[in-house]
Amino acid sequence: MTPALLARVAGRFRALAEPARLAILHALEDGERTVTELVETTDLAQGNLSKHLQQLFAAGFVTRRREGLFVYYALADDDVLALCELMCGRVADDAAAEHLLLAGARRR
Amino acid sequence: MTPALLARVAGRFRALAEPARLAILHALEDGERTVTELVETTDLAQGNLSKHLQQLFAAGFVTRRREGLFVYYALADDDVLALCELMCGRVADDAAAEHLLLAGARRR
DNA sequence: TCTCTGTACTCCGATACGGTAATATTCTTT
DNA sequence: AAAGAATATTACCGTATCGGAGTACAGAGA
Repeated sequence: MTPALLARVAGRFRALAEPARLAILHALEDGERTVTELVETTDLAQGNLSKHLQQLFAAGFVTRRREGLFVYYALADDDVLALCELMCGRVADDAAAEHLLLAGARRR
Repeated sequence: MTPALLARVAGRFRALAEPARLAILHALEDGERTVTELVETTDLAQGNLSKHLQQLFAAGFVTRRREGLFVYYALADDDVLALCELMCGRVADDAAAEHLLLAGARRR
């Protein structure tokens, strides 16, 4: 476990540590999309969205394909989804637990 | 995919987006450790380490157990390791690819 | 070539985060 | 009760990062 490796792994996690970027990945789940399409589905400003796409691309989570004026972005592989699902599972569990707690607190 | 959920997931990823915290998790791989032990194995200052531990605890990645003066931290479950392994796999692949590229470049 | 559309980049202000140093808290021991 | 050890917390500083606005670049068509 060299420091360089840790930094690389941390950098990859950092690329996923942003709601906007997770929303982008989610929007790409069922196929490639152009930047314009993503602007609509994610409600991000174009410039902002583009920056996030660069980061996802740099981290290797998405691929790019130019076709005329448009650029199509797509998920690079299934690992991203696997990571997100693992994380979502934990979050969902916690949310359920919290609801129980809240319900219990309300009952008192 | 509500914004609140995205934020929670992003927050969890953010907890792993730091070399220092990954080093801590790595140090916990083969069993619980006290803060003092972690100070030695991770080379982090005590106050700094404690802050990172709080974040990992808040994110649910580690558990705490007090025993006298000492506090023992441990991995909360296997999901953390699964996440890290997934991420490390990608990084390792990329590193290998880079080495090939470098080797190729050197050869020319 | 000029123009228009889609995408990327740059600059800026605000905010968040990591590291350090100092201090506070908690528990044990005498 | 006092002192000492282990851990947590706070204040502060420097830096990174996000979002917005404007601008630059790339490709298509007249």
